[in-house]
Amino acid sequence: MPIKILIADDHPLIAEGIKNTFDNQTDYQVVAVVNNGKEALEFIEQHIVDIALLDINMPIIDGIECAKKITSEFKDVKVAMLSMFQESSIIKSLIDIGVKGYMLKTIPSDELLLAIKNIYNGKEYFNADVTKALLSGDSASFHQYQKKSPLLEELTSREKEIIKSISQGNTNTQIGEKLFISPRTVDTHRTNIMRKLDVHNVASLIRFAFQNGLTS
Amino acid sequence: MPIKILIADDHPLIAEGIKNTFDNQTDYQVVAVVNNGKEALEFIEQHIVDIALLDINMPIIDGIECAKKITSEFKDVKVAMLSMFQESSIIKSLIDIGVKGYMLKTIPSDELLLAIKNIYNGKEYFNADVTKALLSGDSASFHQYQKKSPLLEELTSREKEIIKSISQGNTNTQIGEKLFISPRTVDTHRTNIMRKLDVHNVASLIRFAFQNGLTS
DNA sequence: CTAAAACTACGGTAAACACCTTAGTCTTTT
DNA sequence: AAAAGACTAAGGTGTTTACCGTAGTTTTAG
Repeated sequence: MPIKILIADDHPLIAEGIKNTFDNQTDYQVVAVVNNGKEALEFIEQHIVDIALLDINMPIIDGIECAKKITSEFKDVKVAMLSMFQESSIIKSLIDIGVKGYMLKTIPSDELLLAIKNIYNGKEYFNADVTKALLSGDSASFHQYQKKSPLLEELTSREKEIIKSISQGNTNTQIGEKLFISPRTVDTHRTNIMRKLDVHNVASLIRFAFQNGLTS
Repeated sequence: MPIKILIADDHPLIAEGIKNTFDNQTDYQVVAVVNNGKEALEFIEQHIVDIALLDINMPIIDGIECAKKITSEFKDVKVAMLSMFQESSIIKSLIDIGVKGYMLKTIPSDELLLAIKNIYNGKEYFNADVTKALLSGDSASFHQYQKKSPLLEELTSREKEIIKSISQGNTNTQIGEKLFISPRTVDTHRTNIMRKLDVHNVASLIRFAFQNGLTS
């Protein structure tokens, strides 16, 4: 009985590459390749899936949102995340959500196969570097993991709108003009966002935006 | 006689996916799959390649650097770039370098096949949205295309070091401490970087860094 | 051995950001 | 109806960034 895998990635080429890796094996069976979180959820509602392999950045419903829904509503499905980036600040919230794995797209095929098998068998797989960052040093990250994740204290839709606009290079004044609100209001939103994310300058803010798919 | 294709991408899964797309066709032949620009150049020196399909973000020698070398030293090889991002500011310099195509990794397989065939036959393929941005409106971008690209007036290694550190969330003072130079010097570098890239705030700077693989 | 480029540094000014507080309006939830 | 949350706005203050110019030292290239 092969492991039933769902792949969700909005990049057809990448999704195909992943699928190809599994197709050459007998123990794995890719039962679906979808392009976004919405399609993933729709498929899981109707079919049996052992492992959902989700890209973090996807349109319509992103990987994190999707993972949240899957782990709460379909407890038989184990979720693993795929990402372009090495970002330990995401991991904390992923662990809280109940995700069983996190791997970069730089992972070699054979390691991916092993990781999926381990996750299927009840283990977890997290990118080595990330694990290291969480467990040793890296100052803030481990500390944040112990208290409640700032990411879970989620951003409101208005705040997401603001952070998106900031990361497009707009100043508070420009954003205010675009959204027909006072630049002071934008500043207030900005402050709240930074408090929630625990970052202290624009650079880190944009960094967060990019690594969480909050860019256009 | 199939079209001989070299694929350069540091993500094995993605490279495999692309290769797979071509392997199912008779008119195309993937002659090499390499992980970085250096390996791509080494292969091209020794073998016949019609099309080099390069990822923009690669370690050791990145896609842009690699494209530059190929178009100047191996004029028989046509270069097409693959990118995760939709960034018209890169395109301008790519065109200047002599790249024949630019496509996002969201491209469907059949369109990729067609694009490669067209490029092989002397045409060009540029992502539709990018072309639109270049040709109509988008204020600055077309203007910049006419004068020399700011990206070509390249960043020095020290400047790359600085921009990397900025995008990690460090302030000028922090960077100064880390590199044992005055924060004023960091500011000077910063000013020079922004002039070269024609951006005017941290947000746009980080955006550039992320879209050009200048992050850690 | 020059000339060019890179790296270093500072003075000065205006704008933007970071952070704090308070507070009114509106909508949603209990 | 009251509480909670979201969105709006502003006062105030210190820091950082953005952009000018100038200029010395070191490294690299012709």
